[in-house]
Amino acid sequence: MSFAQLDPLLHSQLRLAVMSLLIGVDSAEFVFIKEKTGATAGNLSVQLDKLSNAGYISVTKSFKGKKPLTTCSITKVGIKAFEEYVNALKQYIE
Amino acid sequence: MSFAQLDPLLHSQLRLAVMSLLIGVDSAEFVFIKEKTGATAGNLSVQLDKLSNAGYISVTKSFKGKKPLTTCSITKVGIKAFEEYVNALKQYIE
DNA sequence: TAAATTTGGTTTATAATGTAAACTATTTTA
DNA sequence: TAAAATAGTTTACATTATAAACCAAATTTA
Repeated sequence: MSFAQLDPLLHSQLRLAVMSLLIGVDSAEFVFIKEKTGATAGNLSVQLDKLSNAGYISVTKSFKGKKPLTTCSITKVGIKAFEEYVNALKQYIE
Repeated sequence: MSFAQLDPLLHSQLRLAVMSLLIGVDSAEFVFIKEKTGATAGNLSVQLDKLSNAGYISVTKSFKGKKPLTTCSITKVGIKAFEEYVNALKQYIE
């Protein structure tokens, strides 16, 4: 095959946006990611789960005062996957 | 929204590979595209239809000797869509 | 020359994916 | 205290992707 496989987990607009966001910061809260990506809470929740299950991000649930607080950060595995995805993608768009 | 929309028609591995191929040539035959992309004939047939219905490519059916011959080429609309997609994508990966 | 295989596809059924709507639980505000 | 807001999760549905089954003609093989 002349075209490299594009990691299907990253080849999704919302999940890619999340990874793109997280790669630039130490960590980010659910609400912040939601606002930056424009996603609905439900959709974001599902996609964060998928990234988390793949080990691409880590998700920590705690409380800010008495409200739930979900904090996400990219993992080493996630950084590697993102970089590989970008390299593969360049083959398609350059 | 801070992330631009990614044209869903182009944000698909196979359709993107097809467009990537076609943008570099005058035209290409079904079998050639199939081999270059590694797609199955059925999947390719469906995806070419979608690109064609969107006006991103033109598909010509003729005969090579007595065998059917499907030839594809990218349209101006397709080139523009591809370029816009690439620009939007860069926001995610740079 | 009849049967099997290949070529070049299309159609269709199913699996996978994405997404919004509905829901839960708590908290704040009027 | 009733209504609305916050912070999410669950679930049902719509869309998409894909492979398998199919078709018609041509070619090869026995």
